[in-house]
Amino acid sequence: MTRRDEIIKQAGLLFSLKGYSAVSMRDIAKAVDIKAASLYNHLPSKQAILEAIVLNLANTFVNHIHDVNQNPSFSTRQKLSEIIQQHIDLSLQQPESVAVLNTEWIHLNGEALDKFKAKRFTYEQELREIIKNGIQEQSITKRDPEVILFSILSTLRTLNLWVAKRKHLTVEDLKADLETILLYGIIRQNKS
Amino acid sequence: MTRRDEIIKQAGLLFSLKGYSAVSMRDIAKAVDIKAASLYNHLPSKQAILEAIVLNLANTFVNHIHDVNQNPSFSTRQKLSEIIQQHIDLSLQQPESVAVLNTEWIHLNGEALDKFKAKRFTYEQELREIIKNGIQEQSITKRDPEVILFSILSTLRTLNLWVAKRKHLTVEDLKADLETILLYGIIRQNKS
DNA sequence: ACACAAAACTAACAATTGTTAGTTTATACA
DNA sequence: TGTATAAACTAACAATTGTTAGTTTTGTGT
Repeated sequence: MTRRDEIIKQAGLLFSLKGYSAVSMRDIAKAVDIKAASLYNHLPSKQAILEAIVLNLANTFVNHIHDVNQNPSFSTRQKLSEIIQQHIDLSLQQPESVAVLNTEWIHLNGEALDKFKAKRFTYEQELREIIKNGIQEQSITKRDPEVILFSILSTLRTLNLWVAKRKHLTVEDLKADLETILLYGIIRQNKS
Repeated sequence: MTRRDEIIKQAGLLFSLKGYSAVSMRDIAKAVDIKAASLYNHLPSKQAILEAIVLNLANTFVNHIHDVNQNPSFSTRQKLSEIIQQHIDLSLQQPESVAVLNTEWIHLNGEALDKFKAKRFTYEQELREIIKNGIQEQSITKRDPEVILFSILSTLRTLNLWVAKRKHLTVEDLKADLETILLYGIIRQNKS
């Protein structure tokens, strides 16, 4: 891991804990045990650090959902399963980056902000397509696609806030439960 | 509405748009068309503004779920329905405050931070109880209560991010769809 | 008209901010 | 060994931060 990567990683951790604006370049420097001015040997600005974190992860998400959606061997149900898996994995592997992606993107400016918004829109569009296809082929209930989209996406996007605490469950069990809850709901009908 | 209330309201709007740390007292002052120093005739500090927003709304949520949970005439299903309704209502009526509650509470300090965390824990505990009761009486599927809890709560807590855009749906239809999706899932079984 | 309080103002403070300039140290290759 | 490059350093900058002190304006009741 290069020095630049280390700085970005530490900065991501700090951003996720205190928010972009509340973290100074001196804070970041202290975390990698150098002086603030030395950061500029590796990165052009504070903004560039945020951009690297946000756009990098956004690309990972978009590329994955695109591959999934494009794969003709996947059913709607399988596509959703793959997407859930991806969110669980990334939320466990890089919870700080996910946190930054979720809440600190507002502090992006200009071109980077535009890029982020485009990526986000693309991601939502891919998932929207999967949902609409599902409704059309009658594998998904005929409810408002936007409500379905954001309802599921809200849960997946904020997995990072609680998923690390679930140590009593294996990742497999977590995935199985989450999938059941998201796809089949929680109400048990025809009881007894 | 008192001057203090107006300041808090404008500050909440700014906090929700740019984050607590990125909003200066001069920004807030400009929003109510006075000078920064004049704010201190109405409020003791910037922190106090954040405290007012966060703790006030946290209390609203906790009081409501407590009343719901305590009401013996509600079934598990009805309790969940009431809670969903409350989240929709507040997300529509005061989306900025909900946003601040969700993401800016980290910037609270000392006693106020403790109070917030206690409120949040109480809220989760009330919902946890409803879910566990539901599982016991077999009206809720026997899945990990924590996964059920945070899965639903994630969606409800972030309603503010998208619910305002759904103008093609009445609030009633939105609620009906959201309830169906959260409680009964999206997968249509036994199709055709 | 007068007094009093509420609420605005100006001016300033010490601290912190992101960033730059210029310099020294460490590393790698000829 | 000498040289070039990378990466650290010190020092400083202009701007912005939350907040305070002291003063003036505004509005209300007598």
